[in-house]
Amino acid sequence: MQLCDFERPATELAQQLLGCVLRHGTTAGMIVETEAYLGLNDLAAHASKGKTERTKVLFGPAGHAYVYFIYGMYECLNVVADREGSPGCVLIRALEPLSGLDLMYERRKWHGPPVGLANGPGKLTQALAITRKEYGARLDEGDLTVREWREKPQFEIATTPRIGITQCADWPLRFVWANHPCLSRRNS
DNA sequence: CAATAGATCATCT
DNA sequence: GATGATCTATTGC
Repeated sequence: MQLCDFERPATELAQQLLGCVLRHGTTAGMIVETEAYLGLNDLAAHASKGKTERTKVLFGPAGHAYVYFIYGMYECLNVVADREGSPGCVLIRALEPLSGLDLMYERRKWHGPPVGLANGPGKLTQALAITRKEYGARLDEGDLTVREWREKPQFEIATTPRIGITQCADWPLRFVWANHPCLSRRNS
C-alpha cells in the first residue's frame, strides 16, 4: 500500500486492513483482527492524553508504525491513520501465519497448532519480532510492510467492542474476519 | 470449563 | 508511585 492509502479515518482503515498481509523480514501473516483508536475524544486511546514522547508518531503522517511496550512484557503494533495532526490509529490484534512459521515457533517457544502463533496483540509482535526498534517505521516499503492482495479475499466483517480497556469499553471499534480460526481469545 | 495471580517496566502523575 | 490496548500458568468448581 502507498502511504496515502493509510490516510483515512481509523474506523475505515481498521476494516480495510483486514485481509491484508503484514510482513517483517521472512515472516508474514494475514491480518484478521483489528481495533480502531480515535484520538482526542477516545479516552481509551493513548493519544487522548495529548502529544508526548511516546505518542508523537500518532500525530504525524499516516502509514507509520506505532509500537509501544505494555505490562512490562509485551509490545503492541499499531498503524497510524488519519491526516497529519489527527492522531487516529489501528491496533493489529491477530494474524493468520502465512510464511516463516518455523521462525515464529522458535520466537514464541510455542508447541501447538499454527493458529496459536499470532492470535493476540502481544503474540504477533513476538512471532514477527516487532519491537520498539520499529517505532516510526514506514509501512509502505522496507523491512516491515502492509500489503494488499492483488485480489482482495472475500469475507464477512463482524464488529464488537474493544478488548482489554476500561474507558469507552462499549464502543464498537473492534473488527474481525467473522469466524476466522485465528482470532484472539473467544471468537465473535 | 471459568476465574485469578503473577510476571515486570516504560510512561505519566 | 500507580497503572496498563497482555499472556501464561495455576487454582477452583
